[in-house]
This record gives sequence, C-alpha cells and structure tokens, in this order.
Amino acid sequence: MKVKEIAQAAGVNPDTVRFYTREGLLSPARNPDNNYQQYDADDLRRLRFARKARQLGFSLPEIRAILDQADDHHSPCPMVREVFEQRLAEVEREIAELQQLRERMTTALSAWREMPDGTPDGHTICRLIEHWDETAAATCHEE
Amino acid sequence: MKVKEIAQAAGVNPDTVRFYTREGLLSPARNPDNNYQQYDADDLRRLRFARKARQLGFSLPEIRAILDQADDHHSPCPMVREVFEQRLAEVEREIAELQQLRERMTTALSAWREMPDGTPDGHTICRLIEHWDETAAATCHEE
DNA sequence: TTTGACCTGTGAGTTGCTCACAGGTTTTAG
DNA sequence: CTAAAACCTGTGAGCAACTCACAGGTCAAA
Repeated sequence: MKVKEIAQAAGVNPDTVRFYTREGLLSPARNPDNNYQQYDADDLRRLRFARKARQLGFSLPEIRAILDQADDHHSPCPMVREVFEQRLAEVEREIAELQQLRERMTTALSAWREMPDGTPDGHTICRLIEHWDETAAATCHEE
Repeated sequence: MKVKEIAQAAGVNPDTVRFYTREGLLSPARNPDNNYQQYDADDLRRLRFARKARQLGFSLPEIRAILDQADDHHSPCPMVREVFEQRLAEVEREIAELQQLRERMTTALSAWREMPDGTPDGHTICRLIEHWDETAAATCHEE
C-alpha cells in the first residue's frame, strides 16, 4: 500500500500517515525501485489502533509506548487500563468545568439582556464583560 | 507600573503581559531613562478585560477587535453579544461531545473488566482498544 | 561593590496535525 | 509517444496562546 491507499483505508489524511511515519509509529518498507513507502496490513492495523487511541484521548507518545511494548511482546494492556482511567478522570473534570462555564454564560446572557450597550467612556471597555463575576470565573480555566 | 507589577495586579504571568504587549493588546508608555515599559491604570483595565474575555472563550484577535473598537469610541458590546452567543453554542457542543465520550469510556471500562490482558500475537495489538466500537467513536472527533 | 532581582527583545518549545514547496515518478488521455 | 495530471519524496512552516530560555542591561539593598 502506498501512502494515499493506507490513508484512505484508515480514513485519515495522507499527511497524517506521513506524520505518524516520521514520528516512528509506522515503519513501512521501501520500494527499492522508486523509494516509495510500502505499508502492509500490519501498518494499517497500527494506524487504526493509533486513531482509536487518539479518539480515546491518548497522546502520541503514549501510543508509541503501547506500540513499542507490543513490538517487544509485552502486554501493553495494563498500561492502557491505567492511562485510560486517568484520561477518564480528566474527561470528567473537563465536563464539570464546561458545565460551570455554560451556567455562568447563560446567567450572564440573561443579565445582559437588561443592560444597555453603552459607548466606552474611558472607564469601562465593555460593561457586558467587565461585569462578569471574576471570582466565579477564576475556577474555570482552560489548560 | 512595571511588567511584574501589572502582572501581579491582574494575576497573570509576566510573560503573558509581554506577550499581550507584543500582540498589540497593550500599548504601554516607556520610561525614557531605562527603556522599561510603563503600564498605567488603563492598561490594567485592558489586561483584566482581556483575561475575562479569554475565560469566556474569546480569542486574542477577537479581544483585540473589541479593544480597538473601544479605542475608536465605538460600542463593542453588540459584537460581544454576537461572539458570545456563538461561543456558548460551541461550549454546549463540546459538552455534548465529552459526555458521549465519557459514556463510551465507562462502557468500555466495564466491558474490559471481563477481558484478559493477552500478549500481542501479531494480529492484535491491544484488544482493549481494538474492541472499542469504531463507528460509535467516529462521531466524537476533536476539532 | 557585589549580589540578586528585575528589565529588555528575540527565538524556541508545546500538541497534533495540515499545508506548502520543489522536485522526482507513474499513470492516463489524446 | 508524449504531455498533463496525479501521485510520491523530504523538509519546513503555520496554527493558539502562551511559557520558558537566553544574553545582556538596570537597579535596589547589604
């Protein structure tokens, strides 16, 4: 398989395939005639695995670690369980943060309906945002 | 105020102040003696505004647009309302995606409790992840 | 006066791609 | 048979919003 073929088979951008190859997640053979990359079924398996793992929130270094362990005939699954549970906790924290944010946004939006727009006067820039509750917002930071 | 002082007053990293200055959100005067940046109360107001707007999900270009409009004595608030509503919709979409993801993760986790770890055998890399439901996960992509 | 804490600008690193570029190869249409 | 289109190659830059590192200048206190 050439780059475009494996990319289509996995449903990703060919540049992603090239990128993963550069990053060492894929190690295709070479066609000695034209120096093209030659991917096989095992590469496709690895690529699909990597994409699934990405959807689960694994980072590329984590995925590479799992793949490397699999290459060494170690069972990577306990590691997967561990990282997975950490990732689940993170997802739940993100949900909680976003829900807090949403709540404050809808509250602010309904409060704003009664506020005049007001041209900036040198003391306020936009009172809609300046009246946002600072301490409440402080707990909601992106990372 | 010098960089560190305004940074402390707004509760941000001094490098963030420098970065915002480079990006044109802040335009401090200069001390002609030593070429140090000199921030005033208006800069602090702009900085605090920018941070609040960031917490609300505005991008730096958006914030700069608001600030520029305020400088020109236009009322930026209608623009704020508009971008804010877009942002709220986005937050709600993110929440929905993360909730879907969490659900699939907890489902997978409980399914995995009954699965053996299994050393990779050349056909599977880690069955924990390979048995993740592909089509279900396809609807949850990061952007 | 020397140490330490600050200041300056610039450039690189972060993450996971995506795109652009310049040049080589292969396929397809005329 | 040839020319154009579509592919391949590697490398390097761009995204967002910082954060950190570096080398050199400035200033306060001991």
